[in-house]
Amino acid sequence: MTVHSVADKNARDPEAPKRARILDAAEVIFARHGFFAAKVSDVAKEAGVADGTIYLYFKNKDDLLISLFERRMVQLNDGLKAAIVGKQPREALRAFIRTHMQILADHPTATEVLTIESRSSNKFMKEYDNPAFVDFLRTLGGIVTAAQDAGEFDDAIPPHIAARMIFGLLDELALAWVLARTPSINGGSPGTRPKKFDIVRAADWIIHMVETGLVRNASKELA
Amino acid sequence: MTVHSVADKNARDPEAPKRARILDAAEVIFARHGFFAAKVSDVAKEAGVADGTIYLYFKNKDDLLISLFERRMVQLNDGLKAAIVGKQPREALRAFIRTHMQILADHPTATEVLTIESRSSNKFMKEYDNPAFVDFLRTLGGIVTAAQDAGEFDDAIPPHIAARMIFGLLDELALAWVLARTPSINGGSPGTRPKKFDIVRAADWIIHMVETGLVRNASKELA
Amino acid sequence: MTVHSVADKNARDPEAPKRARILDAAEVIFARHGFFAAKVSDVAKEAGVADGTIYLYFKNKDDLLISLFERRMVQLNDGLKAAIVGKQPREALRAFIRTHMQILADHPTATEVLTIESRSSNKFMKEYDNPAFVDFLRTLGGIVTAAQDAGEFDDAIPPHIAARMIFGLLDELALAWVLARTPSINGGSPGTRPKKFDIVRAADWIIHMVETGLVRNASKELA
Amino acid sequence: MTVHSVADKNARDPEAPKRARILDAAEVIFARHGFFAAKVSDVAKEAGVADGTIYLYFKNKDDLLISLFERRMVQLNDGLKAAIVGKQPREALRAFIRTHMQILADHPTATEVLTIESRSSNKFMKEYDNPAFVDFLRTLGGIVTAAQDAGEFDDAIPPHIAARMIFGLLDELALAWVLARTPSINGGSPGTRPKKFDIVRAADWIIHMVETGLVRNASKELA
DNA sequence: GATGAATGAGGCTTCATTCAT
DNA sequence: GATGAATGAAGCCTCATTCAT
Repeated sequence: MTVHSVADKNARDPEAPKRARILDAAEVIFARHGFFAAKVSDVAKEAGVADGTIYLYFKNKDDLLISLFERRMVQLNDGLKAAIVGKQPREALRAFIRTHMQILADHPTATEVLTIESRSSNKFMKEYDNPAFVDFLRTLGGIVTAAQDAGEFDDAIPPHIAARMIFGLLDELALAWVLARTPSINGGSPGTRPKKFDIVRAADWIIHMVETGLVRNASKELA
Repeated sequence: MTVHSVADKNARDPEAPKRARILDAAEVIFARHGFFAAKVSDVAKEAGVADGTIYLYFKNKDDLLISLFERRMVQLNDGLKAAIVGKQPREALRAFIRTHMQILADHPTATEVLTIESRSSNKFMKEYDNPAFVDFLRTLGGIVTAAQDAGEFDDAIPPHIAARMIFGLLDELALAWVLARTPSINGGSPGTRPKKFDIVRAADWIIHMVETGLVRNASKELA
Repeated sequence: MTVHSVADKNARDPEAPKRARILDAAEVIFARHGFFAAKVSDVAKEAGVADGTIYLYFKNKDDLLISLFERRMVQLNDGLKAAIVGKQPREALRAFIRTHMQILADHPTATEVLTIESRSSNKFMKEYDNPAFVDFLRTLGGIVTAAQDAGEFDDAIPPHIAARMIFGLLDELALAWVLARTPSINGGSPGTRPKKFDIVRAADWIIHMVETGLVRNASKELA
Repeated sequence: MTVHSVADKNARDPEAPKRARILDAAEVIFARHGFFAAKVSDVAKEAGVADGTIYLYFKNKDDLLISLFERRMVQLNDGLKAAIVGKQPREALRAFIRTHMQILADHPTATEVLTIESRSSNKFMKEYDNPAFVDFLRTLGGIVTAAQDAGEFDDAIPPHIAARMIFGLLDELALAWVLARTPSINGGSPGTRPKKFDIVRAADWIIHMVETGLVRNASKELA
């Protein structure tokens, strides 16, 4: 289920193609300081290249962030599509959710950047209209549509809304997970931090919510 | 249901207490440009005060953002608590969700800042540990707990996780709404923008998701 | 020998005339932070008056420093003139030096400001041409002239130069004394600080230097 | 006797190493306006570099001043040590004083900064404990000690105090010289300015004071 | 392609000073 | 006279980006 990722280990590997090494470095640095506080020169240092080299591969600092999103979203979409291929809607949705969480769990640094920085950047990402995210939502919406068409899901909620809701669930729990495991900048006081929760169990909670909601009912008892 | 808000109209009213006027102005400016791109001097101009005046009421630019969150979250919490008081869990949850969306709908500018900027700031808000957000989650979790205790909700999902999930639903649809209605900085191309959806109907979709999930089942038919 | 000074105790005494209280406060604050780093509002706080009140008594921040110099120099000159009146040149010079050091010893805070801040301010004090300092040098030069005229001092060094030299000796040892006793801003490490020396003994060293220099000679033995 | 100084001519020479050029520029600007009134951007302009370039070589504005002191003090110490090497104490002291004044005379701009700004900066230089000044005093104190040990100087004054006194003499006359020749900021009124005096003659006056003091005595006649 | 020294625009913040009360 | 909230000019410094080597 794990998505293989050499990229994560590129940051210090002088053999790795420069572009990938820079993106890996950016991920680490952006996760550490946040996009706005991060310095391009720190990314360069982490990547083991000169400051100027970054501009041979990326238009500017923003492009670094966008490219980073793009790369991870494509990876994510690929992983998700592979996970659902050939499955029935209901099972596909479960696989989608579990795989999503698993991929995040496998890439904590990437998740931190994706989760934390995505929104303020969304603003400008909306302008470029983020095709990878659109693809993500389309895939998810497709599953819902298929399930509705198959009569497995009721059609009270439009598929594209349902897709966004599911994304909201995935995203929020991912955020909670990221914040729970982040050592924080200044060491943080472990006592005040929310207890870690297993992001894989979180997938099952999401599945539960998505499938049957919170209300106890007779049919659930029978299931 | 609407929460009355003089605050939103303070920005240009010289009678309004300075602090509130500055916060209102900051909301507008941060919504317009994003926190990082926004200039303190623009906030001052919008508030109709001198640059230095801002520093009589706020420690620095960050404090402006934090204070702004705090104020809105307190308002939100107050509105939500008032909405659920005396209600049974199930009805309380519905009221919570509808009121939440209604309050956001009444304060689009605030919602924009809250929704978009909250995360990157969360990073440092986590350090101050955002008591208002904790309060929000506690209230919501309390409803879920009560519903579980009353046997109305099953207990497959821990209440604090359920609370976060519901927040994820609310937050994501709010984000979608905000992005759909945002005129964007550079005019934007209306064609590429997702069609507006009614945030109040969104509340009902969320209620549907939260209560019964997506799966069609017999008991739902009877309800 | 001690110069009586109510002024030193004015800073917190609400009965003391405002102007004096402000000057006392300025002395304390300027000594603590240095003139440039000191804030007018801190002076006001120390003096127990409002910021604006300072501008009722002083033209601006510079005027505060200049007035403070002026007051202390007048005091000093008064003390010195009283100490030498009626004395023969040789004895007058001794009294001048001892009294000078004694007055400084009695007003450590004032000495700190006078000694440390005088120069960078000299620059602008030169423009107003600092009559009190001119008076100081004239008095001192007068003693030397008298001594030369009386044949007690040789005339190898012009009196006004000799006066400046003596001032240099007084000033430098005062500076050494001030720095040795200053607890420094950040507590300082006592170990690294030069050992305190008695500023009154310093007066005798200066007298020795001024009268006979450093070279051992026969006539000194006889003295 | 003159200490050769290319540095003084660096300010506009694009070939000169940047760091030296910046220091030269800082010297000029600080001498012109005083440290606090001087603007970093003026230093940059004078040095013919961009504002930001200064921060490639210096931590901040303070570091500029400290580095400037350090460089000049090291130069001065080097010149002084070269001047006294191999000399008997008495002659060494004369060489020390004459060389000191000669070096100052050769670097009027540096002297202006050193003399005027040293004190208010001393405050923070004391914290870093100014090793170059300590070195200066040690060299001077060493001469006095040697002279005392040789029986040429009496030992009424501790060598380290004597050293400070001599510095006081040198410093005060240097200050008088600087102020006399300063064109002042706003043109100044030549009439009120003390008549120029030759700083080299001043050295001899200092020697006279240091060796035999002011008092006329028999042995002096014989010398 | 790679470098990294140099650039310079621009913003946060401070604080002396004012003036309506 | 006294106040102190408000002002707003001004400067230090950062850091994304460039370009000569």
